[in-house]
Amino acid sequence: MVSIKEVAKHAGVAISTVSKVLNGYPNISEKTRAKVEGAIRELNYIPNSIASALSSKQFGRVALILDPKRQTQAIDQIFMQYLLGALDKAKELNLEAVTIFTSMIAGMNAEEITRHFMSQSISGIIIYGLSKEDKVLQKLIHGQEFSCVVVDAPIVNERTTSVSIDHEQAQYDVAKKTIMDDNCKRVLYIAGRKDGYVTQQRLSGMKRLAQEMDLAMFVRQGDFSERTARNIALKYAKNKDIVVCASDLMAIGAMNALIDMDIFRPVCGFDGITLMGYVGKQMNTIRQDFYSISSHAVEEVDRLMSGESGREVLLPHSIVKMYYKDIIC
Amino acid sequence: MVSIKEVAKHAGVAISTVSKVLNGYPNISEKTRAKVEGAIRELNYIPNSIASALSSKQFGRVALILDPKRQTQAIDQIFMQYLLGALDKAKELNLEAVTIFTSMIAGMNAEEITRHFMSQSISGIIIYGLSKEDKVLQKLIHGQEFSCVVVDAPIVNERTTSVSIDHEQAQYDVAKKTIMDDNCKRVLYIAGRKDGYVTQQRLSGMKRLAQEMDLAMFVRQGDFSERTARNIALKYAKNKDIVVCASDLMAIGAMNALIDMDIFRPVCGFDGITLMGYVGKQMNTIRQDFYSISSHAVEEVDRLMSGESGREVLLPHSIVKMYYKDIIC
DNA sequence: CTGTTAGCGCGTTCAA
DNA sequence: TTGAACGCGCTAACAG
Repeated sequence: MVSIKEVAKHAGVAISTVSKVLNGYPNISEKTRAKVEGAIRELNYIPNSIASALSSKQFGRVALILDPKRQTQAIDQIFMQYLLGALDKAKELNLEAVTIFTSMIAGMNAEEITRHFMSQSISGIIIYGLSKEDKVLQKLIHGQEFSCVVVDAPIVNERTTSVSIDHEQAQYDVAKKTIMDDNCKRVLYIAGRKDGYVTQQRLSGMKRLAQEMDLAMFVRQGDFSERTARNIALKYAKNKDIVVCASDLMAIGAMNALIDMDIFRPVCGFDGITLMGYVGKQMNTIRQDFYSISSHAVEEVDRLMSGESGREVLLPHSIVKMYYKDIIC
Repeated sequence: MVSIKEVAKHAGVAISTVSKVLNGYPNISEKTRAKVEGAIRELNYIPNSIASALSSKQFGRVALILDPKRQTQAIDQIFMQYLLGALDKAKELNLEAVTIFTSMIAGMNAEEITRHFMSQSISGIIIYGLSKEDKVLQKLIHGQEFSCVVVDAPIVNERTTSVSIDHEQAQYDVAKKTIMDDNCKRVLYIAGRKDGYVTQQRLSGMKRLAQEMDLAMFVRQGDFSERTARNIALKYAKNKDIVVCASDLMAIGAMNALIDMDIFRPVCGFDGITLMGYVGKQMNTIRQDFYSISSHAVEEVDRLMSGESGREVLLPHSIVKMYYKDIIC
C-alpha cells in the first residue's frame, strides 16, 4: 500500500501539500500541483479512504435501509432497482452506500441504531417504504441525528427529505384511463396495507376520481398481498365492472381469481414490475422508475449532508402495459 | 460520540486497558475487566470501527461482486437471496460486506480494481457467477492479493475457495427424474452460455445421463436467454420427447413456445425461482438455496482471511416443482 | 504558496 | 497486570 508519505517524498514536497492537491485546495501553484500529480500517477497512489474519513470526520457513508422481509420474491425486482440506482449514484457522488436489511437492525431501539450507525461512521440514511407503525425508525427520523431521505413517506423536516412519485395522482390516472377504456361504473378497489403511507395517498386519488366520475366504489384492504387480493376478488368482483388494485402483485392475484371464476373484468395495477408481463391478460399499471427514485434519494441525502435543509421531491410516473415480448430477452 | 478515552476516564484506567478488554486480551484482572465493562455499558460505548480498522490494519471488509446487468429482472430474486445470505452472515461474523455491482468496476483493469479495493480497505471478495471470459476478474483471483470466494466457478488456490452445488449431478438428477416420469427417448437440451462454468458442468451431467439411459440428445446453446430458448424450442421441440433446460428462465421460454405451438412436452428447469410458479404448466426444477450458498461463501471468505487455504465446498440441492399456491402470500 | 504540527480513535509495543 | 507512548494515513489549522 503506497501512502501519502511516499508520494510526498517522491514529489519532494510536504505531506500536507499532497493532501491539498488531493482535495482540490485553491492555494497551490501549478508547478507543485503538476509535480504532485506526476508522483501520484507514477506510484499509482490511491488515498486510503478509511484514514481520510477518520481524520476529516467526514465519512460520506449512507445506509440504505430496505425491508425485503415479505416472502413475495416476485417484487425483489423493486429492491434491486433501488440498490442499483443508489449504488450507481453513490459512486458518482463519491459516497459509500451501505446496504442494510431491516432484519439486521430488528429488535434494536432508536438509540441503539443511532449508536450502531455512529460507530460505523454513517451520517446519512435512506429509508425505503417506511411503515406508519414503525415507531423505531420514526423516532430515528425525528431525532434528526442523521441526514435522512424517506422514499414513499411524506416526512419532511430540517434534516429529512421525502422522495416519491405523486401516488394520489398516479392512482387517479391509471384508474381513470382503465375506466374510460371500458366505461365502467362499479369499482372494486383493493387497497394496500393500512400502515403504509402510500395506501392512504392512493386511496385519496381513487376517491377523487370516484367523485369526479360519479362512480360506485367498494373498497377492501388487500394488504399488498397477492393471496388476499385474490380472495377479495373471488368474493366481490362478480357484480363490479372493474377491479383497481394498489399494486401489481394484487392485480395479478385478482386477475387470476377472475380467470378462475371465468369472468372478465378490466384490472389495473400499480408499480410496473416485469412479472405483469408473464400474466396472460394485459393490464394498465403505473410504472415507477425505482432506479431513478433511488438515484434521486442519494442525491438528496448528499444535499442534506452538505447542510441544506429537507424538502419534498416528486418524481414523474407513467401509465404502461407490460408485454411479454418486451420483457423477455 | 463517546470514545474510548471517556470510557477509560470513567473506569479510571488507561486507554490501552480498555482496548485490551475490548479485544479480549488475556492479561487483564477480573476486577479491572469488570470495571471497564461497567463503564462501557453505562456510557453506551460502541467502538468506532473506522478508527479500529485504521489502527489494526485488520479491516474485515469483504466485497460482494454481483453482475445483474442482464435486463432479465425476473431473476433479481437470485441476487436478493445472495445479498440477504451474505449480509446476514457478515453481521454474524462481524464483517462488513460491501455490495459491488460490476457496472461500478466496468472498464477497470485488475490492477485498478486491486488498488480501488485496497484504498477501501477491502481484504476479501466474493464473486458470484464468474464468466470464463472475464479476464479482469480472473486476473484478480490469480493475483491472490485478496482472500477470494467464487460462487459457481471451480477455481481453487491458496487464497481462493469455490462454493457451489454439484451442477453436474443436479442436472443429471432433474433430467433423469423428468425423463423417467414420462419415459422419453429423444431429448432437446437447451444449454447455458458458453462462457459460464456451470454450463459445461451441467452439460456433462446430461451427457452422462444420455449415455446411461441410451438417449438421443440434441444440444443447443440457449445463452440463459428466455427468448433464445423460446426460439430453439419453436424450431426443434416438435420431434423431441422432452425439453431439458439449463435454467428456469429458459424453461419458461421453452414452455411458452410449446404452448404457442399447441403441443405438449415435459420440460424441466434449473434454479428454482418463484417465477416458475406463475407459469401455467408445472415443471421439475433444481432448487438451489441461494441464501445458504451465499452464507457459506461469507463463512469461507472469513476462513481464508484468517489464514487458512482455499478449498472446494459443495452444497446440497433438491428437485422440486414450484406451485402457485405455495409462492403467493 | 508551502511546510510544521497536532490530532482523529484506536491497537500495540515496551517499561514499569 | 497496567499504562505511557508511538503510529496507522490522513486532514486542518497555523506559521512562515
